[in-house]
Amino acid sequence: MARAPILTPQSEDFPRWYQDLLNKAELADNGPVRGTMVIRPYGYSLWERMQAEVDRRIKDAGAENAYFPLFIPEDYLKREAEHVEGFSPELAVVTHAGGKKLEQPIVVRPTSETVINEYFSKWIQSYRDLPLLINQWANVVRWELRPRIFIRTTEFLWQEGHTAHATRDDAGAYARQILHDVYEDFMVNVLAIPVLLGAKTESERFAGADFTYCCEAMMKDGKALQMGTTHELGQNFAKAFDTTFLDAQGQQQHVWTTSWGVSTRMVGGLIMAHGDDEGLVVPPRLAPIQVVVILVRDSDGAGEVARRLVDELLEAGPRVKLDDRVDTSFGRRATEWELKGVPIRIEIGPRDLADSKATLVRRDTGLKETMPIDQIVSRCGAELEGMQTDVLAAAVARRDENTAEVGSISEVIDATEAGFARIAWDALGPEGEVALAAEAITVRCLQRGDGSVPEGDDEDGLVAVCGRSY
RNA sequence: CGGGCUGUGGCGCAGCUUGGUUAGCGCGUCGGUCUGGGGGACCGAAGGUCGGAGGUUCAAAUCCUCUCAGCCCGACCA
Repeated sequence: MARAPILTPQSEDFPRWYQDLLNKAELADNGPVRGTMVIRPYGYSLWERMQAEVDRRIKDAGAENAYFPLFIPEDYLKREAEHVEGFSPELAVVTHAGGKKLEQPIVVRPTSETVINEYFSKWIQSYRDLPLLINQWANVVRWELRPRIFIRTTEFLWQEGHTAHATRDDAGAYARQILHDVYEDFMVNVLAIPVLLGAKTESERFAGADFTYCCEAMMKDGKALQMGTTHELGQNFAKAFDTTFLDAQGQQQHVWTTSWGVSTRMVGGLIMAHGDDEGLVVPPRLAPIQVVVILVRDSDGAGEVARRLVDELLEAGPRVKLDDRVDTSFGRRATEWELKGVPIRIEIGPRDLADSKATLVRRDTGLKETMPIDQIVSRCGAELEGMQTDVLAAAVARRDENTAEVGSISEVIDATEAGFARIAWDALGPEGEVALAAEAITVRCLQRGDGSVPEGDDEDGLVAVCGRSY
């Protein structure tokens, strides 16, 4: 007799599967105000792991953390014409405070280029002050009409990096360095999500940027998710906020700035890139809990053996949790950890214990193996590494299978039913982009023919990667 | 902002067409007993201004009016 599925199967209704998983894996709830979310402890622990890994890479790239205010004077936003035009539809504006109407409205930051540039102007005097490399971890607000937990919410958490450089080349090089050394490295090697790196077309560019780079990933339903961006802001904000420096020749010049960010959207990407009908699949390097040891029943000394094993595992390195809630049925607990995507589950109970054995189950393959307890620790290490590799390989294969090389707009429309379509940018162009928009298809990014990242959108031989997106 | 729909214990729903005694069901929660290697079984219990206001009526979850909130589909975005 088939057990009723815990989650709506992905093939039946992907959005519903996602919603079911958020609930059953205790990741997040809707907040009381439409578009807001409550991130539950397990969901937040995923974010904390992402923060730790990204933060380390940001610091390796030389940037320092700081904090700027949530509230920004409204007129700051207005100083950069494209910036305010891009963001005004989704601004939350404070008009009353302290029981009075405010003389000047205050906006809740949708991003912090403006306020940060204001302070860059104070801090930067000379070429000796450059580059200035700042990052902040913060919440931002962009009023959303179509919210979706983690993917698109009115308030979300992110890091935003802001840097100022002496030359356009320095700024561009740094934007690309962050793209590769921080974002690509993290997404591929930790999240096990293969990302396409490229440039945004003019229509998809950040409001106020000269040039936008992005990381695009394919979800299991074939749709694209933008997982991160970096921007070359040129001198646009420097001019708006008069951020200047004295160069080595004694000339006043405007600085060249960049900004770059990744957000809690990555949690949604993680869920939709790896999750299956049994629940979440968390790659080991990210997993807040890498190994869960389930004490099936505390008799015949099983509890003692389980606790000793947990200590040995902890000593060997992995992040381990003991589940000794023996008053909850085994099946329920097994299901729970499967929903939460814990990479390895070890079951210890009187049955195997009689032969000094325990059972090890891998989340991605579902394979169960019974083995002597004294082999468990070393096997965990090997299986964690194996799963990290296998999960990435599966995601790469899935993406490649669902990416088509095409030559016409109608082929793009067909191919994006299943995934991505690659077409020569010369054959598509801004006109083709408009035609695709009517079909809810967008150019996710422009790449060079070999898949590398272009340094301008006017290079010859660029390829447009098209898809439907979140 | 235009079009379609829904508000009933914590969650998901039935009941409404054709008003009628104590408003049901599943899941969850709590207590107990037996269980225990894939969402356990049985027994018992708690928990409801039927979104709100007004109206019709002997009588309203049910009919009427107004109102509020939310959801889904069409123009923007990490």
